[in-house]
Amino acid sequence: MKKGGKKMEETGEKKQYVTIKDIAEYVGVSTATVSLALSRNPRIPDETREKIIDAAKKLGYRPSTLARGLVKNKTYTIALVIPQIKRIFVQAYFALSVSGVYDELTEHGYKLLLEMASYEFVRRKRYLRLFRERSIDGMIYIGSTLYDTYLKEILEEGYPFVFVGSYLPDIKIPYVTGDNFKGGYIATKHLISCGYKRIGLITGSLNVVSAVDRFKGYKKALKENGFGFNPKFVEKGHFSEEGGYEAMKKLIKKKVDAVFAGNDLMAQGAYRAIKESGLRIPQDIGVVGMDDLPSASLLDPPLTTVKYPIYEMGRVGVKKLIEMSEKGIISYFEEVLPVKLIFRKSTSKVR
Amino acid sequence: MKKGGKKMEETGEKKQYVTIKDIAEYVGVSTATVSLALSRNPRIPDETREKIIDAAKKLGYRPSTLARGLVKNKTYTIALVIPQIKRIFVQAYFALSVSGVYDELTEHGYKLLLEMASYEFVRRKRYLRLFRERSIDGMIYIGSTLYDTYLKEILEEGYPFVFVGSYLPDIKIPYVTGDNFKGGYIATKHLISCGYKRIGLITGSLNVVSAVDRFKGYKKALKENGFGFNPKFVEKGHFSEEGGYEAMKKLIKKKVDAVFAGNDLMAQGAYRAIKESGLRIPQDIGVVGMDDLPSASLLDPPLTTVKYPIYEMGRVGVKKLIEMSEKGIISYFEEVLPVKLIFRKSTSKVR
DNA sequence: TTGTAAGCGTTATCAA
DNA sequence: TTGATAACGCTTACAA
Repeated sequence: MKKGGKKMEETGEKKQYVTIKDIAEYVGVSTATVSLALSRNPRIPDETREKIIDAAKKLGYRPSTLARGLVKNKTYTIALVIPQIKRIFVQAYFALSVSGVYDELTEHGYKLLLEMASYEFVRRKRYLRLFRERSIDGMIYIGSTLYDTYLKEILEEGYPFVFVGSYLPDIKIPYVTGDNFKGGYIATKHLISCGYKRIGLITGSLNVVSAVDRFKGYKKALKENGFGFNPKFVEKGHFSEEGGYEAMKKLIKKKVDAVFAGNDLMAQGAYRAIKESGLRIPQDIGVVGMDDLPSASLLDPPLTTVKYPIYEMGRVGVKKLIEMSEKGIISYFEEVLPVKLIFRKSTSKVR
Repeated sequence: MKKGGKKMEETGEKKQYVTIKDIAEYVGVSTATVSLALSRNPRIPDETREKIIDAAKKLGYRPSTLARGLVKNKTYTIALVIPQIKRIFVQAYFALSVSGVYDELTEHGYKLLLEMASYEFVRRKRYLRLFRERSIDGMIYIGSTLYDTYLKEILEEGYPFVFVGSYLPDIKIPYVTGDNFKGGYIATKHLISCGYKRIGLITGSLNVVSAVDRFKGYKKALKENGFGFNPKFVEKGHFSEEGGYEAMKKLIKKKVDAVFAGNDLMAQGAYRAIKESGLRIPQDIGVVGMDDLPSASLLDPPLTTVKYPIYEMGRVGVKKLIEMSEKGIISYFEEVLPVKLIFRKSTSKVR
């Protein structure tokens, strides 16, 4: 078949979309000119450009992301991987991270592919497949556990990847988190400075690194202030309301007069246990949470907690990821965002 | 430049991916044969097919979704639109729907693009853009309100679209929901048959159709059983725990002896109000919720509620959507999944 | 200033 | 049974 000229124009019965070719014909220029004009290339004079842009608008042209992606070898979509959502206790936490990720992506013109870290996801190596099939430009993983070491494969193959809200000790995968250690530290120190003496800890599952670091901060604050660390004062709450409740019941028996709950949800459970025992917050037992979820200020009494920058982490993670992807260089970094104490009514000076 | 032969083989410094061309060269066949063999076309003899598949494996071949999408004019991804997640009170509800959608999509080999129905989403008509730019094959919208009528544009342009968990009265957009009317009906009837006499309703915001239908079911059950409908016994709870709490406080003043809460979260809020007033569930006040979230059975006492098929709706919606997309025919349907009463401890025979 | 044509990685239509 | 090659819709190097 000859090039140029008109080829099979009569068979175009059900052309589906407006393409640059249509615009080119309409305006009477070549597709190259259209492409250049549409991407605001300065070598196309204003007049031509305007004409082309007008035509594009009039015809309702929208570029094919597929075609563009094919030539540019970019998809402008990144995958967000979250733990299996059905099993997630702390949904508010994830809702907030997802928002941060989504907002930042959208501002950069990127799309968000959602993935769950299911058994199949791991076993079938979907985390690699998505890259290899050129479905994504990068990946964000929220809320990994210490077992997720297989993820290092992604960086080994040279794909952009960053953790948000967690990291893997000893494995150099870039991450952005909040300062968990400092959070545990200032929460505990606050309780100490209020005058509480027997300070318990309700910790999340210790297979997630943020819980471990919050724990460490708690310990450090105790030791630094001449309090011995008493392992009996530590109970696991598994990040859930129910877990916090059960843990607090045990701590009450051990006569703690204050507790640092590893997240707001467990603090809420602790509230329930404390109230059921007829004790008062903060007079009999002081409570500090962590995260500062929207619900924290609605509790009765409003919860003193450590603001953890969940939303911000998502944004920063995406910014860094896009940078990596667009520069084409995979670099390691550790970004630790600050936390701060939000003083409300669940703690107060005592004695 | 001549066709065939070797073209610029020496410039291939940084070839990024293995393509069918690589396989073709490796095996010594044409790319056409490779493509056919890989798609298990029967006209390629077993032996050749095996050789090609082995080579593909050895070379680590993965097809480019971009290239495939371009020729097939399909992306194998669908967009899931949810209300702005930060503002969502009922996160467990959405977590469950998203799971259903994700699981079904994954089983069909589809990917999930997450979108938030933000102001920008609407204003910039992202819901159309995604189709026009060929980023998606179809769209699912979860939790729409009665104001979302602009969405009919999507079907008008001939793109596959379905609502999950809601619908627009008078607008023919296909949907799958649970039976909200029946849910309200059996919940109320259950309270009546327990012997409760003054049955209140805590309703969600009436700009979402599921709340309206649950309300209607409540009314119908009352009337059918010789109870007058008393508008004073209806309070708005806005779907949230806090809203349920406030609404219940008002209803207690009005001396209701039972309440149907339009969802489990508001029921939980009602619990709080009831307990604070020193009343007992179910002896003084019977409570029925709706949804049957995982938390419902954990409440004290375990909540009698109506199971709403949230997860299943997501799956069915996707199944229907993919069908539409693959058959290429846009059809209207109304799929209403059954609900059922889950009898637990927050209701019992009285008097 | 604009046009031609190669190329991105597939699928699919012919012919051989 | 297999191979050329057009086509998908775009970008871009090179020519004109």
